[in-house]
Order: sequence, then structure tokens, then C-alpha cells
Amino acid sequence: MTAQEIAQKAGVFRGTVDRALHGRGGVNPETAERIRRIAREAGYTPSRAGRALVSREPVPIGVILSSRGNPFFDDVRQGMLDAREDYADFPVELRFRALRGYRETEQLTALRTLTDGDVRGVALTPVNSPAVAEAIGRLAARDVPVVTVNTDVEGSARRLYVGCDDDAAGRTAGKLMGLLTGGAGHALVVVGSRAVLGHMKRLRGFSEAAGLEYPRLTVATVENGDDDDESFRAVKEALAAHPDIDCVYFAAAGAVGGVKACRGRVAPDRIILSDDIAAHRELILQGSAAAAICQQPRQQGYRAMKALLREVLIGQRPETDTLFTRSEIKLRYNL
Amino acid sequence: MTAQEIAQKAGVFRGTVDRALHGRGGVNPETAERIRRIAREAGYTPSRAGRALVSREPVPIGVILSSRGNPFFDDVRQGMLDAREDYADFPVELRFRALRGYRETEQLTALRTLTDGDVRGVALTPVNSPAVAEAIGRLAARDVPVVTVNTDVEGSARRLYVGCDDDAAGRTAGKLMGLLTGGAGHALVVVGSRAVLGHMKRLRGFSEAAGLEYPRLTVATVENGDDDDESFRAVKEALAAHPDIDCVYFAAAGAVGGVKACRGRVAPDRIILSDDIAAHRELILQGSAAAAICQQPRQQGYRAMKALLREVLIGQRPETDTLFTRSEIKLRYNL
DNA sequence: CTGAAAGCGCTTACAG
DNA sequence: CTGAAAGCGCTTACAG
Repeated sequence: MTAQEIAQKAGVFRGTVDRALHGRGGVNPETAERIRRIAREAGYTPSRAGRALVSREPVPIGVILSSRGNPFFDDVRQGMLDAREDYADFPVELRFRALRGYRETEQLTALRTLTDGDVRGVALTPVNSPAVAEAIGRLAARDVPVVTVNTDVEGSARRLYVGCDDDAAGRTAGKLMGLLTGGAGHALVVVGSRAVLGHMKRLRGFSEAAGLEYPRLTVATVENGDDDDESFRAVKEALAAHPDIDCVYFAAAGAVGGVKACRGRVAPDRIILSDDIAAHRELILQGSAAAAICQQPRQQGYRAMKALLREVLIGQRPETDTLFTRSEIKLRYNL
Repeated sequence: MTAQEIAQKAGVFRGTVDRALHGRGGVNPETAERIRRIAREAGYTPSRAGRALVSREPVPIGVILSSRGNPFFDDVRQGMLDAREDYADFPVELRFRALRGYRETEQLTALRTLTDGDVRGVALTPVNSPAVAEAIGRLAARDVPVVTVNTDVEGSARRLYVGCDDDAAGRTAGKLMGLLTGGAGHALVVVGSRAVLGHMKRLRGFSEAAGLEYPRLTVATVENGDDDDESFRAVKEALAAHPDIDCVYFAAAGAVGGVKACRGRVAPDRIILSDDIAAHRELILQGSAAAAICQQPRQQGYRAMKALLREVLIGQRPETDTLFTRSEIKLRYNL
């Protein structure tokens, strides 16, 4: 089915079909409705090739990542470039903004800048705040789809979330720890902050799996502010306070400092990290930790950008509103 | 850079450029060479959109999988369909042939049938034999690229192999077993056949990793012919003969029968399977085995078909001749 | 052997 | 508000 055939059935010219179907205005409302109905009934989807061939102006897509100083996002970014490759026949311009951390005002500013440059779609690692949700809503109202990556924002009109299932990651870590300890041990779970939803989900998942399958595995918790120095101190302290602790799960960042504090006190084969960033790979390769629970950052970037481009370039919306990446367990030999 | 611009530089018509660049014949050799040189120097790649728009005849692609009666290949097939989706703007016809097992003559017949139907590219799970390698060579000579999936064939002109790194899979299993047993145990490694290269690689990898890191972990081996009944008997026998065996790695198929033989004798938390086919998932979910080392079958199909279509449809050859998928460790919570 | 044209399905000025 | 045409980059008959 082509636009030409729709035009014939509707008794108009194919230019008019195009205008009606894409809401470019300047079409009699009744004619437009008739055209849309015919297209719907015929199950018409515009040909990707025809569309690509005629696209001259690059389509701007905004990307806001909290990636400054955080190597984890290198892979996310690479995944986005992979997806862009899949649409190499379209002129697309990815506009990256790298922010440091998750500050609301900075993110709102970045969003506004992109919006002024009238991007046609946005991928971002949102700060979980009402103001950000609202900004996303304004974009959605202008038919600019927003996809959240790696972390989500509550109550927003974002089109899709692509990221980790923190609950599953925590449970996987819990089960693995049960296996590493023969089902009996005293675990320390190190989170960045109890205020971060994802960290709490991992902690809860860990406790659940451990409690369910390994009743003789106990769980203590400590915060490290996602910082290595802080992590060293906090873990050192926790190990001193609880002499029975014999295994550690780092649910977030700060593992390098924390692992240092474990030296000579907790067996490396009972230490689990999160994410396989370079520093963690090194810890694993040198035998200072057994495993890392990873969240497929490249897939996160790929899926998010693929969905965004699919919608913006060929008008196909994602079928779901959440896409979880798998929790991968990496040891020295499958890094 | 467009074909039109090449034509101008070469002082010919753009139809001639097309014929010269794609070797369709009917072009003066000197003119053709001049055109090719100009195109090369200009780094010309034909536009995917232009090409897609003009393609009417479906491009036939042959797929031969040893998938009959083997659910593992459901995912491989799905991955191939995913890749086909990425080239939805081209008319492509995937011609699947599902064979039972790896019999040379049957595979050669299937290859010949496809060849007669003049496919433009082939993906297959090859039997590792000179005759198959030769058949691949004949296709290559006719400019029909062949990609091997999941298993490879020695000394052939295949364009690319996409599959498991059996060595890494075995090492990962060995390391994991060391972790599960606290570094001291007596392992039984169950392979299908010592004649299968992949199985031996996994066994060797397992022993290497175990020997390197866990000198107190010993390794015994048994064959099960990839069959569940045979597996039950062989494992039962091995466990009786070696009373000290306390952990088992199933490096290939036949785990369902083998696990049955372990009941009450080897702790489920010390049993590792290979691949997350439905039967294995069930074993893991019901607590009869701890983990499965998986080889990303969907990725195998996806990468293989993507590379094939990329070459056949837009003329870009793969940059490498081997693509390993990762060995994923799956527990109950990250299946 | 090569020129000249038509056409794939779409979008976009331009007329009216 | 809508018709009529041009053009994106390519391939493919068709002439000569």
C-alpha cells in the first residue's frame, strides 16, 4: 500500500495524503479524516526508503546523560551510536550534553537549551523530581518523545524507560552470595545512599533472595555516598563493629575504596561488585573480588536510541513502556 | 557523494557508473576501471535508501540450522528475524531449512537445494567436514557469502563465524565451580562426546581455570552422547565409581537425565548446566541446579543475519571473521 | 558498449 | 484548501 493508492481511493492528490497523515495542516478537516480512515483501514505505513531518500535536513535528537566523570556511561553512549548506525540512511544529529551528577536545575537548563534548539526527540538520565517530570510533559505535549535511560522519573509522560531491573539485580546478588558462602554467612551490603530508590531496591532484592533461600545468611547495611574515601571509612568501621561479617556486596559505586577496607579481612571470593567499569574489571582480574553484577549499559543506550529513532524517523511507537536489561554476572573469564 | 557526481567526473552517464561498480558487465574495461578508481578515491558508498527504493524482487537468503528437535535454536532463529527487521525497507526472503542433527549428506543436499534456488547469501550451522567446506567454497566463488552460526567448519571460505567461545565458557564454569565449592571439591564434567571440538574446549577451559586458581579442585570426565537416558546411566555410574565427587558441570546436552542421577547425592547448589533452554530453566527454578552458562543464542542469530544482510544488501563486508558471544551466567533470578 | 529515460515512494515548495 | 510538479539516489529495461 502506497500513498499514491490511498490518494486514489480518497480521490485526492498524494501530496494531500502526506499532509493529512502527518498533520502538517492546510487540509480540509473532513478530507483529512477520510484520508486517515482509509490509511488506517489499509494498514498503511509509509515506506522507510521513500522517506529516507527525501530527508535532507538532519533530524536533531537531544541526549542528556549524567556521564561527566562517570565511565559507566561510555558504554551507554556507544550503544546509542550503534542504534544511530542502524538508521544510517537518515540524516540524524545526536546532540549530547554531559552533566556531572544529578542536579535538578542543571538538568532543567540542559532540557531547556535542547528544547529551544527544537529537537525532535530526547533521551536522558532524569533526576527524579516533579520539575523534571513537568519538563518532560511539556516536550510530550509538543509531540517530542522522551526516553529515560538507566534511571527513571516518577509520574512523567516519558515514552519509555530502558534500564536495569534493580530488584532482579539485588536478588541475583543475594542468590550468588548464598552460593559463594555455602548458604551461611554474614553479609554487608554497601549502598550509596538510602535515599536512592535503585540502591534500596537492590538491598531489598538481596535480602529477599538471601532470606528466602538461605536463612542462615544475615544482612547488615552501610552507606558510602558513592565515594571511595567515604567507602573505605564506612566499610572499615562496619567490619570493626561486626566482627562476624564475612562477605560483602557493593550495590553501587565506591567499590574501589571499599574493597581496600576488606583486604585481609574478607576473602575476595566473597566480594560482589556492581557494574564492570574499568576499575572493577581490574579488581576482578587481580583477584580482589569474585564477581560483578552488570546491567548491560551498551544495550541500555542501544535500545533507548533505537526506540527513539524508530518513532521519530518512521513513526512507530514502542509497544511497551519499560524495557529491562538483564543482570549479568561477570567473573574473571567472561568479563 | 552520489553516483551522479561520479558519472560527471568520469564523463559518463550514471547508468554506466552503476553497471561498472556492480560488475553487471557491458562496460568497456578501461572505462569501468576509471569509474571504480574515482569511486574509490571519493569513498563512495551507494545510498541505502536509493537502493532500497528500487528493489522490487525479494533477495533470497538461505538458512540451514540443525534445529529440528532442538529448542536451543528457537532463539537463534528469533535473532535472525530481529536482524531482518532492521532491514525491513528491503524485500528479503529468508528460506529456512531445519535439519535434525549434523549429518553431512543431509546438509550437503540442503546446501545444493538452496544453491539451485540461487540464494544471495547463506547462514548455517555447518557439519565440520571437508565436503561442507568445499560446498561453502563453491558458494564463495560465486560471490555468495556464507556465515557460520553457533558452530564452525575448518578450512572453509566462510565469511564470518558467530558463536560461543567454548574455551571462555569452560573457564567461566571452572571459576564458578571453584566459587561454589569454596575452592575444594571433586568435579565431574559431563560432555556429549570427546569427538566434538566444542565439548573438549569447554572441558579444557574448566580444568585450566580450576587448576590455575583452585588446586584443591579435581576433575573427572564422562561422556553422555548428548542423550538423557545415556546421561542418567553414565552419571550414576561415575558417581558410584568416584564416591568423592561432590559437584557436576554439564558442558553440553543431556542435563535433565544427568541431574536426575545426582539427586540425593550432589547438592543442587553445586550443579552447573549449559544453555538456558526451557528444560534447564525449569531445573534451575525448581532448585535442582544452581546455574547455567549460556551463550546468547539470540545474539548469535542476530549478529550472523545482520552481517549477512549488511553485505548482501548494502555491500559492506564484516570487519572481522570471528564474532564471539559472551558466556552469561544465569541463576534463578536473572534467567 | 553507453546514452537517455522511467520509475521506486515519499516530501516539499509552488500555483492557483 | 488542494492540485501538479520536481526531486531525493538508485537500478533497469530500452535504444542506438
